[in-house]
Order: sequence, then C-alpha cells, then structure tokens
Amino acid sequence: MRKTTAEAQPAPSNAPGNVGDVRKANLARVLAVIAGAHSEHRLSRADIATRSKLTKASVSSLVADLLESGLIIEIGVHRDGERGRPSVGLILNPARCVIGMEINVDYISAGLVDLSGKLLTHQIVPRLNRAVNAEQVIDALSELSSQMQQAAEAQDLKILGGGLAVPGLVDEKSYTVLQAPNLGWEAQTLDVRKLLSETKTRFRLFNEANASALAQQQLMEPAERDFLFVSGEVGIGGGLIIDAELFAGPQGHAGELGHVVVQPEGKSCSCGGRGCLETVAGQEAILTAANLGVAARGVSRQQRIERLYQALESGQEPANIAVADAGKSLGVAVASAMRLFNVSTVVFGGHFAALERWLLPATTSSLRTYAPSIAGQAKLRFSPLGQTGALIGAAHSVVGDLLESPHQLVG
Amino acid sequence: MRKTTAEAQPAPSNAPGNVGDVRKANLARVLAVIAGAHSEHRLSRADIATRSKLTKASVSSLVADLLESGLIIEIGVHRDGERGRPSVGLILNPARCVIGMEINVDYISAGLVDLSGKLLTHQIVPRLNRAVNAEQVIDALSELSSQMQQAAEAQDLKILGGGLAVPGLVDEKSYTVLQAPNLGWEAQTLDVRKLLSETKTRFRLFNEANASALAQQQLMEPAERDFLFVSGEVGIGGGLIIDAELFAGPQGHAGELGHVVVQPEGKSCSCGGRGCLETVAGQEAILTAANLGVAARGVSRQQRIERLYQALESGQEPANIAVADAGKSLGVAVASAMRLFNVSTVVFGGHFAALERWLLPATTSSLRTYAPSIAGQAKLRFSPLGQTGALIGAAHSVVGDLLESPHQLVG
DNA sequence: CCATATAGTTCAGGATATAAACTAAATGGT
DNA sequence: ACCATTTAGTTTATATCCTGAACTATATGG
Repeated sequence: MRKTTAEAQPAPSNAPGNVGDVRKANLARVLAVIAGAHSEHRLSRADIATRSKLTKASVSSLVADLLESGLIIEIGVHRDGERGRPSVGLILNPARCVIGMEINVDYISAGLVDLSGKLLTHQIVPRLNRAVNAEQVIDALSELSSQMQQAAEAQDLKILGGGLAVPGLVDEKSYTVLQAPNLGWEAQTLDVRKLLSETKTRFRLFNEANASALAQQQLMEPAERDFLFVSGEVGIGGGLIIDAELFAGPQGHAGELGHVVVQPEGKSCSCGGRGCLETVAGQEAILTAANLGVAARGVSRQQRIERLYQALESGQEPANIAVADAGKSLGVAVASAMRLFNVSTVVFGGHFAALERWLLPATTSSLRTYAPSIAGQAKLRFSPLGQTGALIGAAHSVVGDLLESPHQLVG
Repeated sequence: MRKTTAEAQPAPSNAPGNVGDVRKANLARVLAVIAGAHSEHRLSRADIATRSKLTKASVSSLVADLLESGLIIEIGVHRDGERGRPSVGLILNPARCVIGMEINVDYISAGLVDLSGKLLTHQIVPRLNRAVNAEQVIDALSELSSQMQQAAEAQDLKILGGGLAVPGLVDEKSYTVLQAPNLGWEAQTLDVRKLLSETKTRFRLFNEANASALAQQQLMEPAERDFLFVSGEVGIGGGLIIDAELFAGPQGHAGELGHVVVQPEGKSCSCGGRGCLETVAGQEAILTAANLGVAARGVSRQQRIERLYQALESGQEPANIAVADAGKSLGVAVASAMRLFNVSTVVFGGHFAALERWLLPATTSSLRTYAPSIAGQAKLRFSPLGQTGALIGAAHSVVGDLLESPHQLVG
C-alpha cells in the first residue's frame, strides 16, 4: 500500500524530527485508540478518525499500514440496521501475543498474554530456586518457555516478544540481576536468549514488584490511575505507577518500600540496615513473630503460612499481634511513601492480599495516626492478582512497548 | 521569511501530529542546542547542524524563525584565522528575561533572570508574612514587581514571563496556595495578575522547595543530575529532579520530606501526624531543643538562629545535641527517600546549608546505619543557593518552558 | 590571483496531513 | 422498483517540512 522509498535504516536514537516521525506518532495514536476501546468493541475507520482527531483520509492510510503490520485485523462489515454504508470493524489482532515469565523463590512460571492484555494460557511450576545457580533456573524456565511457544504455534499465535520478572533489582540493559537476596543471587547476568527462540523480538527484564504494578494498572479505575503497588512476598517490593507509567527512578530501582525505615531502634535487616519495614512486615518476620519461625524444621514456607492463617482464624494472640504490628508498620511506611510520591492510592499484593482482614484495620489506623491530613483521601486496596500478576505485567508492558512503536513492524 | 498560511488558531491541546509539529519540535531542538552550549560560546549555524543532526538547510530556516521570535540574536561574524567563510555567532538573546519572585515567612523577593539562567538583578525585602492576609502580601509583592519591571525597561530588557515560589502546597492551574502552614494560609487563591502587567505572558506558581531544586539543578555536575533537594526552612520541603525534570507527582506535591515519619513514638506534628522529620529537624524544633525556644519573647527568629550558631561554635551541649539529633533523623528520612526514589544524590539547602559542619557527620553516620548498602554511593551536598534560590528556580523553570515551545513566539 | 576550505542559501524532490470531492453501500419512503 | 438520504471509506489537489545536492559567499594561503 505504501511506497517506502527511504529504506530501513536503523534510525539513530536521537534523530531529529522529520515528517516520518509524524507518521510514527500517528500510527501509535491510531493504535492507542483501537487498544483503548473497550474489548470486543470494534471501531470503524470513521470512529477512529473522530476519536484520534485525525482526518478520515489519514486514518485510512494509517490503518492500511497497521493491517500490513499484523497488529490489527478487520473483522468484516457491521450491519447495525442504521442507514449508510456499513462499517468495517478493526480490532487488535488476537493472534499476536507476548510471552511473560517469572522466577520467584518457590516457583517459575510462564504464560501468553495477547495484545489486549488478556492471559491466554499459563503454567506455574513449583520449584525451589533459593540459592540455586541462576543458569540452572534459566534452563528450567527455558523448558517451560518452549512448551509455551509450542502451545502458541499450535494455536497459530505469533509471539512478538517476551518479559521476565524476578524478585530483585535488575539492570535491564545488560539483563543482569544485580541483587536478589531472597534468591541468593548477586550480579547474575541471565542468558535470556535461551528463553525465546526468535532473537529479533523484544525481550525485557523486570523487577517483580514493578511487573505486578504494571499488571495491577489494568485493573484500576480511572480515578485511581496513580498508585503505589506494594508487593508482600518473602521480601517487600514496590512499584509506582504515575500518569500511566512506571516510575522507575534513575537506575530503575524506585519504590523499594521494604527498606523504608519504620523503627529507628528496630531489628537488623538483611540489607545491613536497621528497622526496615521488611524486618516487621516481611513474610519471615511475621512468621517468626507468630511463633512459626524456622524452628519447625522440614516444614515448607507454604505450610507455615497455612498455619499462620489457621492461627489468625482461631484468634491466637501471637499471630494476631504479629500481623497487627506488620500492619502498623506498613501504615508508617505507606504514610511516608504517600507523602514523598504524592499518591493517594496504595494497592497491597502478594501475601498481603490474603492478610487483608487482619492487616487493613491496623494499617488504616496507623495511617490515621501518622498522616491524618491525607488519611482521609487515602485509598487502600488489595490486589486480586495471584501468582500470575508478575508475568502478566511483564508481558503486558512489552505489549505496551510494541503498541507505542508500531512503525517497527510496518513496511 | 516564512509564509504562514494557516493563521494562528489556538491549537487544541491533544491535537494529532501533523507536519507542523515537526517544525515545533525542531525549533525547540535548535534552541536547546544553543542554550546547551556553554555560555559565551557562540555557535554557528553549521555547528548547530552538526549537534542537532539536522541539515544545514533546515537549521538555516529554523534559525531564521528563532531570530524573528527574538529568542536568539546574531553576534556578528567570527574571524578565527581559519580558512573558509567566517561563521555568524548565535546566542540566546540577552535582552530577554523572566521575572522570579518569592513569598517566604520572613521576606518577599523578586529578580530578573535571563534566558541563560543568570540572575541579573534582584531585591529582597524583609517582611513578616506569617498570618498576614494573602492579598496584602500580593500587593506588597506587586510593588516590588513593578520596580523590577521598571528596571527591566530601563535596560531594554523584555520580560517574557514570571514565576512565583511560596512555602506551601500549591495548585498551579488555579494559582491557589492550598496549604502553607508556616504562612498560616489555607486555600488562598492569589491574584497573580497584579504581579505582571503583561497579561499574555506565561506565569507559574511553585512550591518553594521545588523551585529551589530547579535552581540547584543548574549547579549540578552531569554525574549528579538526578537528586533530591531538601529545603530546610521553617518547614522542611523537598524537590526531586529526575532526568532533568521535576518529579512533582499527580497533584504536584511530591517530595514532602518534612512529613516522613522518623520516630513512630515521636512528638506530634503541625500536620496532625506524629514523629515527622519536621518535629526533629525543623527550624523551630532545633531551636527549641537547643533551649532557644519561644521563651525568649520579642526576639526574632533570625536572632535566635544567630544565637544557635554561637552556641554551636562555642560547643554548648544542648545546641550540639539538638543539631546532631536533627542530623540523625535527617539520615533516617533520607535513607528512606533514597530507597523510594532511587536517587543517590541529596542536596541540603536553606538553613541546613549553614549547619553543614554540625549536621553532616550525624547525617552521614545515620545513613550508614540505616542504609549501608547505598550509603557508599550516597552523595550528600550542601547548596550554595541563598535566599535567591527559589526565585531563580521559579524564573528559570519558566525560561525552560519558553525554550521548549518557541513556536509560540514565532510568526 | 587562484586553489582550497568552511559557512550559509537555494532549489528540486519526497513524505505527510488536510480538506474537499468522490465512490461505495446500506436504509427508507414512495 | 426506484431514488433520496445517510454513513463509510477513498481519491485528489495542496501546503508544510525536511533532505540532499548544487550553489553562492567569504575567508586563508601559496
């Protein structure tokens, strides 16, 4: 459809603006309108023209390119009984997807996420990765990834990219996990080429909390679009979404709520510090305070957590006090974070979600004590995302990248 | 030079991309190159073409527009003894400026800042604004502003906009000071039209700490371009600069370090909370702890602060302990903030700068205790900005806005 | 006085968006 | 059966803008 005279040149990152950039921006603009329409709500070229404020002529041309790229498809004409020529529906191509993966302390997982952000299939494999060589874990995940790729092929699904989430600080450019204390990893460069056969597709590496925050973003009401996601796992991570974007900070490690100081005279933390939130509200800290510490040998963490729930249900003092203390400290940390980030919505995920009943009263009360002037507007939410949150977020973020630069797939 | 067929239409905010946008972006690009060159280093059109990666032809055309806008000027030909046609120097027009102002607890101020960010003239007028009607303060500031405008006219300086900094939370769009506890203001809408006669020029309202952070930005080394500015005045404010931009948060109130909780069992704060940094390291808190509290009636804060310095110099226990305690808590708050924002540079300004000698050891030590893993890379700096910081930052930020959208002044 | 070198301008050409005219394909009334 | 009406989508003429190449302008050096 388009005549491409200027041949594919790698385009220097800080190239100046020329008319071609307008096309790139408008391709993304049209795609954003299509993606933004509520699922299953097919838009016509005319609808897109109205919503994007581009002319029908431009939209026709842009849509032609997007069809060629395979990112969208036409879904036949729509006779709605109205007068006039029927419209041709345009939707995101359901046969395109991105593979999301996660390495966590107790499991690895992988799944396929389509362009609308829907999880199509996934698989979670329990696996103790703590203190295991990173290469071995990657090999195991590679296995899982292959299965997913075969599943995709069987359904004629084309995989456009991949994302991996790990519970630690990462350096995306070098695919390196800088620190993952709960995995016992330090400065581990991951051979992500093993995870996706197609080498030219985009692959990204995320912190688990950031990935989960990105997944949570899909579930938020417009009024709560800016929020802090607090991931309570073995460690406590955080991911901040401001203005529909992840705020990652200069090195991409922003939002680390777990090491906010909540008790200046508190216990030593694994980070070397003292009185960090993690020392009170981390999974291990809660279990220990609830008398479910490592004393019980040969009992898995999952089993100990089950016992914690039982103890809470039956109203056993140590457990209830442990969680209330965690909630109070969570309130202190959240009060500070809300002030610093200027967000009013905080979403608790991971094991915090399951503790909502016992955690929320203490956290709310603590917030009222430490930040009464903002406690009124504060919205504390608990995430419905389970173990698939991180992989969905990682994949969806890559989807977002693709939808933002569709020109890469055009012509 | 340019034929403007499409006449000035207000341009809808979310207008789609058309070829005209390329021009807007490239005007800004060229201007950024000129502004980015070290002061006094005159760039030729050819230099600009090289640095901007635009062609000489484009640059010539763009420069013509910028000359017409008055944002830049030619400064004659440059014979450097080399072969070839001599180049024509291009610099930011030194006859253009922005007026910056500040309302603080003890003074009001105004000054003229040129397009390169240099403070040309300024005036600081001591004035007790606490609990004074906002309108009266604006009237006084209006007086000062008029003097500045006359000074500008006398020097053939054209004022292109203005910025005002206040010690409190603001809502820029409505020019409202939402909260300024130290001024005793709440929900005060400022009649900023009184401050600048030209109504069509840009006028912005800033939080004092944010404005100071923007001023501090000009002084930072490239390696420390991301930083948190901590403004210690009567209250403690903060401003975060990430990626050369102010991170203001959803409502523009991010960075409020003063109400980070540093002592869960601490004193009540004016914000209604408890154990906020301000209750330990705020000016009043330090003075009180140093036995220089309000007991001494009829003594101005400035006098009490002088006495504090004397007490510190002569090694009086209560004063030294008070500042050491403040420094320790500052370390706690900064540890948390560094974790949350992922910044490694923190710049202390306001009265903290004068306390450097006594504050720094305690803060450094505290940071090592509470965040040893990042204390090594942490860079704690003290700002040389005095009372003019906020007004410079407010004005310079407006300059930045102008330089980012030069097309408004073209044609 | 001319070769050389660098700065800056002019001009033809291609890409893009826009507006208006035009074609396509339905409904509904007579 | 036929045509007016309505809406969807395409075609075409035009203007803007950047680019690359050719060209002009102005210096130095032999």
